[in-house]
Amino acid sequence: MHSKLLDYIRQHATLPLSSDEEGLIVAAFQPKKLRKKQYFLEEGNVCKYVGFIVKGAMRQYSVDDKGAEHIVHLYIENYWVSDRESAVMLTPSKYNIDTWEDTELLIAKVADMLDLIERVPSFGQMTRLMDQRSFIVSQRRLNSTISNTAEKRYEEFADNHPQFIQRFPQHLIASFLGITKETLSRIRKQAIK
Amino acid sequence: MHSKLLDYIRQHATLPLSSDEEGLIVAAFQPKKLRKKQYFLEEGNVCKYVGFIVKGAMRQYSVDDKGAEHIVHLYIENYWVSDRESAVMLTPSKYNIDTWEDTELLIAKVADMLDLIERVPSFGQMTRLMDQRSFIVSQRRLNSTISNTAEKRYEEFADNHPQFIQRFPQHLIASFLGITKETLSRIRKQAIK
DNA sequence: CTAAAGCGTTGATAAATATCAACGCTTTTT
DNA sequence: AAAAAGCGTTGATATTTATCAACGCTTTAG
Repeated sequence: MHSKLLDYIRQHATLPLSSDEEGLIVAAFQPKKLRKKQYFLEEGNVCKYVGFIVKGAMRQYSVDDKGAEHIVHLYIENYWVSDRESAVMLTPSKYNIDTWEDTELLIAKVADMLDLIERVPSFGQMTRLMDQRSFIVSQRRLNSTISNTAEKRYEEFADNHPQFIQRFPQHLIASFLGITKETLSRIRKQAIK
Repeated sequence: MHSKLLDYIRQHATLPLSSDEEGLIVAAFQPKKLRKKQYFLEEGNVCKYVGFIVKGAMRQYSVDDKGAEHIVHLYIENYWVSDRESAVMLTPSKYNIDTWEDTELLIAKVADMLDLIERVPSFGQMTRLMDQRSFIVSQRRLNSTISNTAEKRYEEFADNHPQFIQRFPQHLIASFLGITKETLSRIRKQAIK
């Protein structure tokens, strides 16, 4: 069960991983299964866990004054899931995170993660890389959002993330892109011609 | 000249900073002055330097097919400036970074930064915190962009970043928010009433 | 000192996108 | 098996935002 996580760490660090270190990691991460639609984190709570998705699909979203959901993240296998803002700042989360499919996770307490970062150099390396990548991805998305039309944003997204298109329904993709489901439907209709 | 940087590091790390370590940091960072409108990084080049702004104001922007500029970042004193995507991935940058005012920087080679991260624990701590914060800020901005109207985005921005409003002209703020300068002008007119 | 460029504003119009309502089809629940 | 909920689509319309053009005012450059 933990082997997927250990593989992932090895692939994202240059430093080696001793078997002692592997033990520390395995000890910190517990398997957790969530059925479709179950919450990993609810708005208002402080995010105390970080999860690594072994199998499944999840989403992170905010709910505005009118009750409309806005998808801020979609996650599938090999993604790290948490509300970083809440976990780092120890503030109540503005987001909900739940499962879109039955999902198998490996979860660790945020505090234990910090411990591993100090104790296991390759783990620290991996998380640093993750932090940087998250920022880069977020920047690209932001740049795309302020620079492009809805149509271009969808095309870019579909090109770069075909897995998500297959896995999540259109209305979630639309919300992720910051447009309505009707607009996305029309964009797709255009694209075919 | 370097004291502002050393202070900054101390404030953003829990670990102490020995005088040996201070020496390493000072050695890695060279002062650099840029006159208004000079480039720190030009599109197409790999970002080889990271800068810490001691005094001044800068911007990072992309230029689309039609020659329109889209501001992705505004920077002032105590901000770190670089194209992270280019620096981390070692790919040609899609952005320009230039000065909006005469600016004093402390710059270090990306490679030397990586060295410091390994050698000086508190420096590593500080950069990790910066990475996390950058991501959080980027996430907030993204969430605001997909959830709110232009008007709310401007209000939020003006509330949270009054320094930027004072320091940069409206058309740059507009571009930063992903709207045209005319629209921002009209939003501001409404707001007064 | 004068010309040019930069900046913010306004008006008229066009384009993009949202909203509201309704419909068929499929999947899930009872 | 029937009812309900979820999903994508379409049409009519409203709203938001962009575009284009012009103008005064200020700052910068020659």
